[in-house]
Amino acid sequence: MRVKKNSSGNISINDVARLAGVSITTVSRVINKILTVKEKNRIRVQEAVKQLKFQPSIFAQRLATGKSNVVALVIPRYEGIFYSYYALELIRGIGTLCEALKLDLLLHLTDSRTSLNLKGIGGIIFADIIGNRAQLEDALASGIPSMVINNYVEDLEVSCIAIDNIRGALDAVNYLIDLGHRKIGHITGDLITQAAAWRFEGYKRALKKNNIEFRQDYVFKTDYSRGQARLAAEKLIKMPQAAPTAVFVASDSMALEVMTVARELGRKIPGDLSIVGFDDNPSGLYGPVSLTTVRQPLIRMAEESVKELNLLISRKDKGIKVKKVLLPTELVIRESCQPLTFEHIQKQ
Amino acid sequence: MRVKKNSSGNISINDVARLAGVSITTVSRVINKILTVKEKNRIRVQEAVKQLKFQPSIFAQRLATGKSNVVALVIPRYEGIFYSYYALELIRGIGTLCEALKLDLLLHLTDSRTSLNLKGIGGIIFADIIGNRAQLEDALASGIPSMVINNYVEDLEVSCIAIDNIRGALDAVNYLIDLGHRKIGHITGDLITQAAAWRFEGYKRALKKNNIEFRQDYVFKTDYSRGQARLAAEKLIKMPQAAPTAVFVASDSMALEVMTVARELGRKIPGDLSIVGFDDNPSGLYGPVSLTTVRQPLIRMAEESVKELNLLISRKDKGIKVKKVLLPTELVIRESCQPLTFEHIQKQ
DNA sequence: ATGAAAGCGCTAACAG
DNA sequence: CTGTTAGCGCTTTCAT
Repeated sequence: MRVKKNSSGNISINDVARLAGVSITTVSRVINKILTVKEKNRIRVQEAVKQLKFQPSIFAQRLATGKSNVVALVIPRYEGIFYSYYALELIRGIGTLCEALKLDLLLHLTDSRTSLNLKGIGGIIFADIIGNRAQLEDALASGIPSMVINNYVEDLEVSCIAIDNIRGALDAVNYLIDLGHRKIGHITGDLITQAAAWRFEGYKRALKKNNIEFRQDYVFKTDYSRGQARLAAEKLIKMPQAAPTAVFVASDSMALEVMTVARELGRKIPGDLSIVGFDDNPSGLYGPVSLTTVRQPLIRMAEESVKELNLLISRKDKGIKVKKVLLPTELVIRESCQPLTFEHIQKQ
Repeated sequence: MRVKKNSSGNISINDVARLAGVSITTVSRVINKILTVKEKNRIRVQEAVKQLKFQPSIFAQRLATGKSNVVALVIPRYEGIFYSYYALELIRGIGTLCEALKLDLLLHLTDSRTSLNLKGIGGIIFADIIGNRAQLEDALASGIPSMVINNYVEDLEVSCIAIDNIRGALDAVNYLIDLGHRKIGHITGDLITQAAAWRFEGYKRALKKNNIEFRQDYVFKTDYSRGQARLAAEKLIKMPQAAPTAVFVASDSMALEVMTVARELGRKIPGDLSIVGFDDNPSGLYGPVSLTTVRQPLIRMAEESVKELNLLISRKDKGIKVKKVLLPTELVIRESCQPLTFEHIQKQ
């Protein structure tokens, strides 16, 4: 028989029970706030806990209950995701709420190859799906409560919360059209992301609705990086003929780069070129001309996802109520756009 | 006696043992790659595992072994930390290496009030210490292997890896001095962070070594945000008398803002004002004038910390070998600085 | 209201 | 080389 080396390290529920002069069951009841414990005993236990600095072993708890309050946040290890404002904001939102709800937040940076160890995980939040659909499908198959954020997954029975990127882009481009612009360029993000693809889609729809011809040469594809944004901006501005008088850029950080390039090339913002970004990144506020942009409720998306997942985890009946939500964006009008002027038309 | 509802959900080691026709111990041995298992049995077990899609319960494992491969990453929930390039880069580095070493990464965004639940945590990485020293001390007292990064903790018996911010700042300012500048300003980061404080210290030392008078009015304190950088830049550039001809800025994102402001105010970079930043943030590469900056090995710091912690965790003998390392920086000379010119002196 | 005892799934002595 | 068995620390019946 092994000797219990209790002296060595950890104090367990036994020690507390002994000190308080009750059974471990009673201690357990106090820990779990079960009300059927006599006041007197409860106090004795609480004091023993305090005195011994007892913290229950989460492993034992989880083994015994079969429940887990671990939330895994799966972030695709994809370069572009780290260029953006997006990732950090999401981590912050999710992290803060998990802390508040006493959920353990496990971070997984994965690529398409890694397969998640799902054992012992209470729920999963997928921060976008980029090349890791298989992981999502695994999770779903195993019955672990899952959520996808920043990607509206239509063809899978899974709850998701995403930004209405099409609508956001539509609003942005409509605004430009309302200002009189007809030659409107678009600098896309990385089109393997749904967000970028949908923003592009919104751009196209806005043109179509207003009977403006879509021109392939007005579209510049990037990977969201400032470097590619610069290249795109140079090409767009230097177009020999019929250069755009306005541009919708898929992210604020790229839009800022476009502004910089425009100034370097001697163009006035918004005089010569109107710009709308996307994100409402605080950086857009500074600079000589503040950036008109589409605000997306990232923090709200993050928080809602945790709340929803928490519900899914704690729901007893496994009634799989899939809920798909699209969060609205908001056009934030600042200084980087201007109505089409007569000069624009003359230059034509 | 309770009925084992094995049918319901999880397959356990028992099911595998039964299917393979061996004892659970043998299964356990195969799982843990203990070599004393006959080839034939090993294969049978492996097949059973595959067939049943068995994944061992980490909770049971940890409860049984008393070991945990969970690494907690504690990030102070401090606004400034999120302005910066820093946080994401660190998360990325640590996340990637944890994934590779099969460590579970638990993310904790804490403030000074939250007390960590240390139970069941194998090791802790503190990403800077800002108002949460008590948590560090708790962790140390409890004997959990801990590491601090981005903060050189001198007065505590704890391993740490930090950037040599003093040296980095010293190099930056020396470079400016070598170019002939004498009126050198400094825009600090948030001085409650050690990084910002040390950069400030490096600035002061460089002046002193070169017998240049330290002027309080050349120093502008910020919280690392672009907004405050803008304010600082405006004040610095508009100084009525003896405005600095060069400035050392505590972060690249602020340095970029300073550049923008300078241009708005009609100053040439580097003609009228030389600028050195800190971080080697890729954003500094774009823009009309690429930014001279101090590169800090963030990813390396992140990775080293995980490796070191992993060592601490797996070390049998609890010989507490505290190791404090300071990682060197590197001055990256690009285009934002210029020797002091005759014109500068004339304007005086 | 309380406690005894049977698990939760796994590991590690120990005996064979 | 393999199996038996006693825990790991906690929860949860089931009696009392």
